[in-house]
Amino acid sequence: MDAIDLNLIELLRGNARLSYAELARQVGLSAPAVHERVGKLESSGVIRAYRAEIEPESIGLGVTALIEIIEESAADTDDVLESFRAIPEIESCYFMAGVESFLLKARVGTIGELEALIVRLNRTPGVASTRTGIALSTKWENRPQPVGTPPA
Amino acid sequence: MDAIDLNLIELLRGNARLSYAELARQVGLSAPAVHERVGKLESSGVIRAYRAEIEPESIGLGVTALIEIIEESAADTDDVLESFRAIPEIESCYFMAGVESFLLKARVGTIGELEALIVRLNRTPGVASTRTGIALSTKWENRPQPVGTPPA
DNA sequence: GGTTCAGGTCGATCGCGTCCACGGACTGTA
DNA sequence: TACAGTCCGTGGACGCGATCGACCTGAACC
Repeated sequence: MDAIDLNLIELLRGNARLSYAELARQVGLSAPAVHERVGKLESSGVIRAYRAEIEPESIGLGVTALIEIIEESAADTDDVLESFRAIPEIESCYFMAGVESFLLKARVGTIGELEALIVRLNRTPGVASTRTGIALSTKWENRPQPVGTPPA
Repeated sequence: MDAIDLNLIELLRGNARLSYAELARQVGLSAPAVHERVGKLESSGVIRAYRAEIEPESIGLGVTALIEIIEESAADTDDVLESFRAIPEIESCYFMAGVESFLLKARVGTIGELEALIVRLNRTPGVASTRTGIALSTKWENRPQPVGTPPA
């Protein structure tokens, strides 16, 4: 993981559909060299996926909510997690420090669907209570920050 | 925006580097037809970007925090927003319903950097107070959910 | 019925992806 | 210093994909 790798990562974060030839021009290597480097970044797990970023409203997901979960004291965290994983509306799931064990980001089409989701979460075994905040608008999301120094 | 467009969106959400030829095979059209459809999805803003998803730890961003912001009552929300936009560590920014005006997702390298970020946020004009939660682990993030029915 | 238009296919061309053989720098060993 | 092995790159070759233009088809509208 050297400066060229970081450069490639930054380029692909900005536009995942750049051709290897174009990447090669930008970093000053040949296309096969870039191909091999990117392949290694993928297989080592540094690059997890390439995703198109879609405007949620256009695919009928106009409501964004952030939901904090408080677990029952006796809950099995892994079981709760698996229940959450089965709910497709939950786009992100963070395990948090503090009273609330989880923070979920969910997207649904309507407030009615959000209500159904919250009911479902509250009924999930191991969940003691939930606290939901609705995002009125998403100012930005997953903005890539310039890559700094890799860890020692 | 018909079923084929939704199909293309779903495919590109799963792997943004699929070739047009491959997309064409999957949706049962010719490559030029797919090329034109995807081009229209891009220029109409449905597809916002193509991004490589990077494991944050590998680029030295091991600490994830979610920060709620309470604005001063006299604050100019747009000004506050612009201040936030200038801070690269803030990956996502949601404008929320409720007492806390904003929810920010930030990623930094160390707890020390997080401290510096929180201090900076608290000093930002228009910010009354902050409340920070630290993500001990990210279970998953930006998982694409199956596309449903587009809005009427 | 004729016109127009959107949106598709087909064919051709050019550049890219990808495989392979080769070469230089670096390292550890005698 | 000489040598061998390894890593990481380059250049060439070849088949496939991207992309353009010409043409086709069906639906909507006069």
